[in-house]
Amino acid sequence: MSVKPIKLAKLRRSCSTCHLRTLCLPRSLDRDAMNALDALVGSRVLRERDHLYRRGQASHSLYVVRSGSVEVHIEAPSGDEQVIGFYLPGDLVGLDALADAQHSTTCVALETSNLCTLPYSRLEALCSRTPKLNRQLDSLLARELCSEQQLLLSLGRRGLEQRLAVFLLDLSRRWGTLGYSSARFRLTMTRGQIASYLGSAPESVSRAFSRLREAGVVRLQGRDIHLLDMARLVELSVAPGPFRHVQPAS
Amino acid sequence: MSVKPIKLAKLRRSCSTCHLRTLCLPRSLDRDAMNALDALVGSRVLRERDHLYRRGQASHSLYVVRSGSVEVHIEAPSGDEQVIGFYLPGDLVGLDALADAQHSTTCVALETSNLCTLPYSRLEALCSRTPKLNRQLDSLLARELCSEQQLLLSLGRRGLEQRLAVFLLDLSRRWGTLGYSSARFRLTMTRGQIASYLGSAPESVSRAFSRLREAGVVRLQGRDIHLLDMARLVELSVAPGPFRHVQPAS
DNA sequence: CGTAGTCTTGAAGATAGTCAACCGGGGTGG
DNA sequence: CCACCCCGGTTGACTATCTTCAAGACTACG
Repeated sequence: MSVKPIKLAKLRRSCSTCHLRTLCLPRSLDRDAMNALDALVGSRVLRERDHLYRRGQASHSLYVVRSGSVEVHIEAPSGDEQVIGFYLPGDLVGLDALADAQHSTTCVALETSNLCTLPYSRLEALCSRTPKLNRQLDSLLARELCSEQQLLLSLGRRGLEQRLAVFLLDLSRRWGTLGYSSARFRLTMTRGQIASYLGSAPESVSRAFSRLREAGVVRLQGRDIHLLDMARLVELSVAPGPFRHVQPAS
Repeated sequence: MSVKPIKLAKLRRSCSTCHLRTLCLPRSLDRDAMNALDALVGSRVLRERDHLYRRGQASHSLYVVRSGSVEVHIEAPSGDEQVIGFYLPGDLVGLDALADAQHSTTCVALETSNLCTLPYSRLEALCSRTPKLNRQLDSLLARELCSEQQLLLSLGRRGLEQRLAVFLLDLSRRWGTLGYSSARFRLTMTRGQIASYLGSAPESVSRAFSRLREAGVVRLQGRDIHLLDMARLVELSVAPGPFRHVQPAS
């Protein structure tokens, strides 16, 4: 909110001059470590629908979204797909391959996007020399775990409107962190992708959006969204879902 | 399956003599590293419904389930709970606190359980001296991430019966890995907890069980379950869920 | 043997999935 | 340059599934 919007034109291959540096991996790294990181960072550009990696592919790098946005999904043997996350500038992608050097997910660009690449082998080497970076990585892994848990399981059940509210508030917060408006932004994904992410059908998502619009909670035209009534959104997002499952304290 | 059942009586505080050692953290560690690990492992016993840790609590340790089973859930501000995982012997618990040294989840014993405790501070110190252990930890973190993704999002949608099939097959595989029967085991959690985990209501889970029983897929008495028709279960678990969301290759 | 918590089953109502039609915009090719 | 087409989005109608409320059975435990 008080952060200045990040000017994409000024993003560079060098971490030390990158406007994302306070939000990205090098956060809290000292000068030396950052320079070492710089030395191994590569760059990659994707157009809409280009794949960053596919399920089953051997993994060579971690990635950081520098501009644009990407979608990560898993593919069932039966062929259908399930979106498990949307990633914005500053987000780390590709952690799933840390387990066995092979991607279990597929990553696709939602729009033209720039990414930093961090080759595993060199990153690992640097990590063992730089405990702080190592801990930073662990921390990010754990954070990813938590956010998966929080979101995808807060999204776990309740009505679709409530899940949609959680989803919108999450995006809002993240755009805000990046210095953009948290009240007004563009959804870079289709209704179908949102539906998949929320475990629903495109038509249902469309209907849920319409209800929010009619209730004056959001303003919508196409993929541009304006959050008009944050309070109501928050209220929806924390709405006491049906599932009690309480157990008395010990 | 060909692995011998683990005799709980023979589990010890020493990793090198623990029957879980090939499945647990020390897997693939050499003798020296394992001894070092031994030196920092503590022990803890929980009775049914005892809390291992609670949301918001400062975190001091990672934990490994040695015997028994525990449940991890998140608590919404509104007070309702959502189960996000069940953990069996050999499973690592408490990774969520790696992000900011504070638990974002709550962990409760489902039955009398023994756990190993690994104090962060000493574990970290050992990690920086033992890159292999460090990578092992990272790998486990990533694996946790993957399984969360795979399960909770394969569980993402489709009918409740199909989600239940995925759940049962997951438990079956895990008990099998531990050397127990993968066809016959005891559900250590209530229907309500299963329901919460699957994003449903206890009654619906009960009904889904009944349908599986009537179809001859499982035999049930109370919490003891017998998987009679694995093929059918697998079929259910991979059933082509409704959600297409296909996008043409680039 | 009684009680409390868990599990099952029934019936009614709500939510969301499915099928289908239609609209609108952007890109393509004539 | 314009018309057409394709894809994404919206809306409607119908139906299946799941949630909810309620009652009763079973089990474990005191």
